[in-house]
Amino acid sequence: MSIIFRFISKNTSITLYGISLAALLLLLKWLELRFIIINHAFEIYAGSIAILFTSLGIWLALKFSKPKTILIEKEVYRDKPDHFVLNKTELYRLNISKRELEVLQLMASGLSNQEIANRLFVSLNTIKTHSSKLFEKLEVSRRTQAIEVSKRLQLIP
Amino acid sequence: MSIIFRFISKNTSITLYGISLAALLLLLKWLELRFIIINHAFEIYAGSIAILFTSLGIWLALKFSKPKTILIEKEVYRDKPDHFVLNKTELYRLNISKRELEVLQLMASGLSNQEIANRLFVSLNTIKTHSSKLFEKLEVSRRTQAIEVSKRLQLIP
DNA sequence: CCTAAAATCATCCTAAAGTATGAGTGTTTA
DNA sequence: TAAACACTCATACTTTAGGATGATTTTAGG
Repeated sequence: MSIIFRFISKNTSITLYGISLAALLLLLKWLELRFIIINHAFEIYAGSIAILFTSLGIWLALKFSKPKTILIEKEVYRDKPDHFVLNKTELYRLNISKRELEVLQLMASGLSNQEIANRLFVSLNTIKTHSSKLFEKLEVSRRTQAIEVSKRLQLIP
Repeated sequence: MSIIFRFISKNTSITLYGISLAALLLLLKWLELRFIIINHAFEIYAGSIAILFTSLGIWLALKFSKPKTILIEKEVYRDKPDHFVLNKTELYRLNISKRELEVLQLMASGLSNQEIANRLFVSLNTIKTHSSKLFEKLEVSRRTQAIEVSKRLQLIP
């Protein structure tokens, strides 16, 4: 007995459909009787069936039609990984040397020429020469401009 | 005449439905005749109607029902666009004025004090005063340091 | 090995940046 | 309304940056 119940609860649609059919058959039999009595209720009968089965069709279609799936792309922004990659192409194009790049980096970190000189164990004049050549190559005339430009060209972070 | 054609072409569904109904009525009349001759074709008749109108219902439902939709959200990972947002907290904490921030921005873009002065229609001395106070607040002593620090604090892009 | 580029350093000079101090003028606020 | 603050400007001075030029020493590449 429990098997039947389980079947019903698992297949509600099929069960309902079955019950509907059974009810319809009863209705048919009943209408058959009525037919004998009221002979010209024929059109009413046909119409009833039409309405009923149209409804059934609609119900079936709505019940078992495949749902359309719509894919929505949700943008999840990921923090841009700020690992710096040096633009070697630009570096080569501008013909900037290793030492010059080194000076440029220290410059951008806010050091004065004297501080850079101390850091690299060279004289102040050397740093001046480096920075002068650097400015020529970057086509600027001040260290702040050099920093701005070289950051844009990804020569420094 | 062309009006009718236009109506048909514009309302294909309705027209088809109308034609279907007309055809059905003809069928009914024909079956009515057959009914007199073959008395027990009745069940076949009812069944036919049932099948036909079930189909009709299904067709109607599929045609006119709102499509069932299932929304599937897909997460698309994308690099965060690097639009700059000013760190107002730091700005307030360091007590940096509007004008000072303005000068800082122009400084970072590589302009000289004189150029900043021209840009803001004030004297060179005014810019010097602004930058001096700025350096105090940022606890630096050079414009390159000021740029470096303020970029880190997100006071400038 | 030889040369061109890179790196080093110097000197002289000018320009720009930065410090210190004082002061006038608005605007805001307790 | 007076104090506080932001903005302005000036003068005087020091420090740093930058330009021009020339020279020496490494270093890397043909």
